[in-house]
Amino acid sequence: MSRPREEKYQAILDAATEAFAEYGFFNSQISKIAKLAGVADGTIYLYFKNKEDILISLFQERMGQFINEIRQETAKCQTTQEQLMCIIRTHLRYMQENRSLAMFTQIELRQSNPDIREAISGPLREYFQIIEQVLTEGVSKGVMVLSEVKVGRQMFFGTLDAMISDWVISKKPRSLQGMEEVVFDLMCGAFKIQDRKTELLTKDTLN
Amino acid sequence: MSRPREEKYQAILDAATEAFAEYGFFNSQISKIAKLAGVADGTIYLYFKNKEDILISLFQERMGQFINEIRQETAKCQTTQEQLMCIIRTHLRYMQENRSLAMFTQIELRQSNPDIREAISGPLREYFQIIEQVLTEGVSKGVMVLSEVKVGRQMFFGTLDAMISDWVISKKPRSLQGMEEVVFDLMCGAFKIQDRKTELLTKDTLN
Amino acid sequence: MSRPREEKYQAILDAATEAFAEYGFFNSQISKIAKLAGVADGTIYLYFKNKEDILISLFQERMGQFINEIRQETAKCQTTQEQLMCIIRTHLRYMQENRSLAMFTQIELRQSNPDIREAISGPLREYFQIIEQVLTEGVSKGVMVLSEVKVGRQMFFGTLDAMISDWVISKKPRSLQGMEEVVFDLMCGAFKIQDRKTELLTKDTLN
Amino acid sequence: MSRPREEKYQAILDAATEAFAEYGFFNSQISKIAKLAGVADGTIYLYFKNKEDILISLFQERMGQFINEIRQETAKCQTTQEQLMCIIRTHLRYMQENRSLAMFTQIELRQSNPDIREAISGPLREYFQIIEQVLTEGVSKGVMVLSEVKVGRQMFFGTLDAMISDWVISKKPRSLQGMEEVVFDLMCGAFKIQDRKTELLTKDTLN
DNA sequence: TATGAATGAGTATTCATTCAT
DNA sequence: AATGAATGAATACTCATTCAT
Repeated sequence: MSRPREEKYQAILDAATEAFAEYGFFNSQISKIAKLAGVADGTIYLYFKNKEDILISLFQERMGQFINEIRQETAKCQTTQEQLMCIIRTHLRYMQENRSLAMFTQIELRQSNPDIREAISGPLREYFQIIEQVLTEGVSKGVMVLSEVKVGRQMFFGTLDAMISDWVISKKPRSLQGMEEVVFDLMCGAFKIQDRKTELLTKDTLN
Repeated sequence: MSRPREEKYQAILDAATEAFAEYGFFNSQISKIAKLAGVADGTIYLYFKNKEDILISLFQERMGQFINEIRQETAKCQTTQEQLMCIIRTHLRYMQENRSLAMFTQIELRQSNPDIREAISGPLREYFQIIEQVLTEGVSKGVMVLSEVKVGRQMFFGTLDAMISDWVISKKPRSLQGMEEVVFDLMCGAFKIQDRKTELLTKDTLN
Repeated sequence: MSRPREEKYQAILDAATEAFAEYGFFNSQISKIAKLAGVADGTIYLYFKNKEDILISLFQERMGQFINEIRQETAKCQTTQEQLMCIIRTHLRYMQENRSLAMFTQIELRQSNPDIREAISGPLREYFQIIEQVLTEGVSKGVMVLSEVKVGRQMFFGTLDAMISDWVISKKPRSLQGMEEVVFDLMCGAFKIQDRKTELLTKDTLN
Repeated sequence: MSRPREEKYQAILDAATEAFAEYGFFNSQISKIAKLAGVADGTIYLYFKNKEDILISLFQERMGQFINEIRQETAKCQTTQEQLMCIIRTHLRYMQENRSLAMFTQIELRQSNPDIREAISGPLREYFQIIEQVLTEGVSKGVMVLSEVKVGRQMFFGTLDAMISDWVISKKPRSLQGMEEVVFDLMCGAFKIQDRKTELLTKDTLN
């Protein structure tokens, strides 16, 4: 946990993120990661148990950071609408800012090695729980309608995931900026949320 | 192209589907696939150029079959609502019936090897186009509202994909049966489609 | 030994000659030879025990033919000079006319598999004996001088072999025609043979 | 380029020389060479690009050494006679001292793989040029007679090559010692060189 | 006889991991 | 702590040979 120790640890994780994103886990040799990180091959084994451990550590660290950010941002929000919009914004922004992580998530998330899958699913489930909590609250507050919270979360997450997937795969990625509103509107419709414009419209109509 | 030739070709593809789904592409040795298919290692190379060729052939064949089924089913449908419901049903059913393919799709879809990704993206794009076409038609018929067709497709596909993803990853997969209605309702809300129940409800309210 | 049997046997040997000469023994697959011969892979095993057997049969057959020709031609000759010239002519001509055999001899003669080497050395030794016999006779007839017959044969054969070697290796082989006289003169000098011109010259001088 | 690095490089080349000479290139497995060299299979690939690279490096290194020795020895000689005798001695001695190289040269020189052949022909051509230069000088100095230098070189080299070939193939190789004089005399006769004994004899006869 | 699909033993090469320095 | 040379297990692919038809 000394300063230089921490620095090298991060350098290796950074190198691994880049390599995994570019070539995938199996095509990223330890020697390639070591060279990218500016350390010797053997040094990696002073910080990580084995190659798999890099992948797991990487995902837990980076995904943990992402979840923290999501938590911090949503904590600032009052309404369910604001919270959903906040998650949409943070998800899309964070993945765009960390293209390597996004690619890596898209690619290795589905990695089939059981050990890896297990290690990865932890942070992901945590994220799912945050989303489901927001949805559950929204329902109990009467702000929205949703018969199956799990399906709601699947739609919410699946939509963002598909967007990032498209963005990652496309060779010349146009920015996803401006799409937040569109997604938000779709979600509001799906969850029968009366967002502000709708509310005003409804009030007008009633009067 | 003789009968037994075709049979062995399929046996190898079946074995590969199973192996790739269970262990992933890189962890599925040719010898493992050969044993599963009940043929000798060398026999595989009478039917496929190399290991990668199995993956590509597999995806194109199976995904093509899936797309054909989607096409056939949606062709029978009249309204946009029916078409959407039809895709939802077929997607969930087909993937459940072909658990291996579902796992494989989830896992290898994001494969990083450029050649593989290219070969895989073809059939997938085809599927995307079918969805987008249904959505575009729905909009032009005035049945639904959608400002960005692409985002609509991302939501539609992403939702189904996330559902299958959950189902695949969960160790004891509960059936997705019964969820079609839930998804359909969410989509109707998102796209502001007046489905029949809603219509009736609306009419009642109006009266 | 039926007619068609013999035809196929020869077709395979011809195909093998071509293949071995072009690609070498190890790089000439049975399937390649079979295709060149216009037969099925399995058919080859009706005529030859295994791949090695093709090589051995090939060399014995072709080399035997060559030796027969050498024998027939030298039998027509009276003097040692004529016999040497005859061997030179036949060796160079035969190898030029059978470029494949020449290449093959050059390449595979030195093949290291002991079995093959043994099988090959037989016909070669036979050729060596013919040469050595001519030399021995020449010496005993007083026509030539040679302290070590074996070295004489090595020189005689080695020279012709090196010529063929150069001719085979060179991409655009100029004909060896006209070189027979040059070689013959060198040999006469080495063996202190008074060839006709020299004899005449000597007689003239003496008179 | 450190000492141990160089040592291992040489150990592998030595092992390869031995293996190639004994079993030929194709029958010498990397694992066999590694075992002979006392290193692990993978270690070989730290020093050589691939199996073919070993063969090429080997020939260039060993043949280069041989040519250097030839050059150094002939440089010490004054007369054409001395130079020819020197090449004969060095050729026979070097090949006898490096039986493996001799076998290897005999065998792989005629290798059919174009890459290998190309790499091998370089050093060999160099040797040919040295011989041809000596012959050309001898002719221009009036010491010897030779209408076609190339054929002269073919005879000179071919003779030595055939001697080594016999020596290599024979199971119980008698020494070639003492044969140098015999060869030299044959060459003198072929090239009409007046060597000392001949000179004296001629003078006596004339007087 | 002839076929050619099927076999499976054999091998060059890679790369995660170790360990002497 | 750091290095990187060395290791050797693992694996895709080839091809001589067989055998049911």
